[in-house]
Amino acid sequence: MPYTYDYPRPAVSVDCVVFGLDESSALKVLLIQRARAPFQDHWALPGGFVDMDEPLETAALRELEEETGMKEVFIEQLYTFGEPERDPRGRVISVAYYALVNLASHPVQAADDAKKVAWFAVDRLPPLAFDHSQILSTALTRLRAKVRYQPIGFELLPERFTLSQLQRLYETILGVPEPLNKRNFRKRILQMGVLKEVGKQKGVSHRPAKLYSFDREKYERLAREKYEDLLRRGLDFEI
Amino acid sequence: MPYTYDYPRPAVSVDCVVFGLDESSALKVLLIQRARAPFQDHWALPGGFVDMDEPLETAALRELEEETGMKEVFIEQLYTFGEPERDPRGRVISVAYYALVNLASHPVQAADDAKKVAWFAVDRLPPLAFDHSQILSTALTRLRAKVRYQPIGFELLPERFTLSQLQRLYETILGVPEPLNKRNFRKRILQMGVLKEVGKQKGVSHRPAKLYSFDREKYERLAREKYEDLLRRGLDFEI
DNA sequence: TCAAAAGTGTTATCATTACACCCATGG
DNA sequence: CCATGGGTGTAATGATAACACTTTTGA
Repeated sequence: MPYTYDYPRPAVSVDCVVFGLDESSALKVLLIQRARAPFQDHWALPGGFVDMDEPLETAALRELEEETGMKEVFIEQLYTFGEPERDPRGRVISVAYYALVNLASHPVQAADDAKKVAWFAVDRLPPLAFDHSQILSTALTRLRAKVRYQPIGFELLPERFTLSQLQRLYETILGVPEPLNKRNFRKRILQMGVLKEVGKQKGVSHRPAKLYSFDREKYERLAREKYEDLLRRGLDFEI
Repeated sequence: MPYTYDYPRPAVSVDCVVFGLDESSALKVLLIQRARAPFQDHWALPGGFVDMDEPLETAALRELEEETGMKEVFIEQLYTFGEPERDPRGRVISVAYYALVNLASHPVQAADDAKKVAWFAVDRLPPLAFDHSQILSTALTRLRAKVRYQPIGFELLPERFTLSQLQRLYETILGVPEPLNKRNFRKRILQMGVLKEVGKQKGVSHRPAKLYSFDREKYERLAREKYEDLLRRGLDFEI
């Protein structure tokens, strides 16, 4: 049964950029292989059309689960892409979301419009459908900017992690040319006081590292205090 | 002539949050009074429906000019609002944009669907149509966050300004409870090296202030250098 | 006892804070 | 000559960067 309007309307879709870290600390992104035209067999971001009565975020989570099986993900809106020619089927405006997940604890499986699902290293991507490489690069830029002033990186790590893992995470996301100074990295991160010790590595053939977890409550508290400070002291005007 | 689709489609609109600073350094936002239902006579953000073949940003600029006469504005995408019930006419997804302008150099005049146009102080707003107060508060939050790490504030000031004006600007945007320390504000802002002296005040009945303007090129250069540094040094992990 | 990571001490430097004070102008 | 904002000087404090070094484990 057809739907009729006085003026033409664009279609509205959602797309999800899901980042994960693999065992070797490489930054990966979740892609699906399209089962249908257009761009049949091309790799693309998981996504699809928004239903008439569902919120955008719900649509993004639904499509992600339908196509990849991934659920219980914390997503955040990234940007809306609406160039008239971005989709060969006609005007499609796409609201993009992004997420960070611990790769190991979020198994995936292709379903629905997806022929396959796979994690790709962000620096070795296949050609992508539509304007998805642009969406992905916007997401990467956002991730790099955000990781600098919010502790979002912890989402990518397991619950308990070592400082070396954390350091490699930062090196990976920022794409630094050479490793950061270990001593200084540790001093800074520990001095912030948002990590708590939760044990020790076992069975490694070198000195076992202390394990830490992110203390979310403490972080929230400190962030509030720091904000008060800013109001008092004024700007923090960083270039 | 009607348009027919196999599946229902939402309508897509754009809305603009335009901020300005008035003579007394109060932060203002540009609103229109709606000429038609729904929310006839209510105040709202300038905006309207996206044409089928125009980019989103073009639509935002077009609607802004049609309704308020304002043009040559630098806008940036803010967020997309798509709750199913946000518009009584049916499903309308709105892509919001925001802008900072020097109020004095952007005269406005109501036209089209707008009965009136006016600048309102952000802390003394009338009731707004749709979910526009939510959009506005998202824009304010973004503005406050962004002003801390990017020199966007300069857009709000005249080409040449005094350090006192700049300080009041920061105090206004951040909404600080008491004035910032003058000495320290000046040291920090000058030490960044992105301001250039361009003259002196005249005809004021006190010591005339030096006038400065923002050195965009120097800023770009410093920002690049700083980014290199970050890559070398690693995180700047602020709470 | 060796390799491989984990983890620490220390110093020079630089930015930030908190104060109190001087300067130039028009009325 | 004074009211009004504009514009310094400086010492104590704290964070950062750049070093080279010690410790703990399994093989």
